[in-house]
Amino acid sequence: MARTVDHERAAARREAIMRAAAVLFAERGFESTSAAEIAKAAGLSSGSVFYYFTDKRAVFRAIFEQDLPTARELVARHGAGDDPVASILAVVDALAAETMDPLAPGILVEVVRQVGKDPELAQVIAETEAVLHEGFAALVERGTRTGAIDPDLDPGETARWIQIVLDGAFLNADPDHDPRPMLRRMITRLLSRQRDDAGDTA
Amino acid sequence: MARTVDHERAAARREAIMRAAAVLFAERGFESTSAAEIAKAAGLSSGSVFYYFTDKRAVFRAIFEQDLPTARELVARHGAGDDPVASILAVVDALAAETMDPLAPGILVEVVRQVGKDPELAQVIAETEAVLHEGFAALVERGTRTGAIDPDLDPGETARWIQIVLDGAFLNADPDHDPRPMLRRMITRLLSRQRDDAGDTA
DNA sequence: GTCTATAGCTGGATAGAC
DNA sequence: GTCTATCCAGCTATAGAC
Repeated sequence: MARTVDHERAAARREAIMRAAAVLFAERGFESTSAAEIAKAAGLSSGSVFYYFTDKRAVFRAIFEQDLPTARELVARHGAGDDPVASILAVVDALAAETMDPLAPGILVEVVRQVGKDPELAQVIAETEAVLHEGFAALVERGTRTGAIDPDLDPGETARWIQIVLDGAFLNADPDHDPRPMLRRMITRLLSRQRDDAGDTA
Repeated sequence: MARTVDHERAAARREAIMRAAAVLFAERGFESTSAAEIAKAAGLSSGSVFYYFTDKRAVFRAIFEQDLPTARELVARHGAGDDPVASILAVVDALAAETMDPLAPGILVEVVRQVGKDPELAQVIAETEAVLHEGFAALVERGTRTGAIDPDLDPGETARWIQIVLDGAFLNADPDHDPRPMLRRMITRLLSRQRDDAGDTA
């Protein structure tokens, strides 16, 4: 039993470091927060960070490794409904909920920055994005076949644009303002068939 | 005349530093590019950067001070047409054109990051954003009165969402892919009055 | 396992030569 | 005005005490 306790304890400390680091990275940025600051915020000493993680980068990566299972679960849960538009909106709503976190813009910006510098992080992020992309694209494709969604839309590109709009919402996140109503309006209308079509799809 | 030449020369060097710095900041980030690297890329020596600019931050700020007059001019040029929707799309098109620059995501991300750290930069960015916001809001307001735009839309919030979608497009900019057709589709439909309205406006 | 101390390095900003 | 040389601060990562 002693071993289990130790493992739990170790896992708890790793978590504490990750949580503290996430806040600091979002507020000050990756390069501007030192390992010592993370350790202090987590209630540990500077050297301990490097006992639990090989690198400062590894701390950053660990924060986002949690998102992959969450994304998979979300896509699985809403992938099977019989109203593709409603399913897409449900996934968007769930993702946009995190927008209310005041740290959202800082974290997003830092991810984009670090993805260009850390190939291993890029891999982690790419997988999560791919899961979401495939989930959206499958729903769009289904909608175009049932006639609920404009058949002129390319499922892949449309899925990408749903993610683009979500990115914009995250970047401009404001805890005092719920973006979901406007997101729903934009996406509903993006998907709908309509007589007076302006702009092309390609 | 000698003085004029010197002034021109000095202005040219300032520009050279700004140009070189913009590329490096976008590619590697603000904190990861040293003053020495900027100087080298601009064909000058390390100390010179601090002759032309008080700070490394000042170099960064200078890059974005150029955008304010550009934004004013853009808004002024399209503010007076008799088709508000077309004017909005024209402004969006003009802004989105810069999306084709491979440095766009890097620059955007770096601005967001640094705005939180440098109040003077925040001021510069806020002014440019405000000019654009007011331009869009005035056009939306006019459109709601003429009936070209859904009167249920709040001009301020709608303007903000046009900027949010643009941010998303910038963040996901890809030199091989023109975002303008899809941007036009999204914004046209966001603005249009429509019978089968889902989501609320507030 | 976790802390303290520190080695080793990098980079912003300056001082003084030219 | 511009360059070279350099000072000093601050950071990552490690080594070794406990």
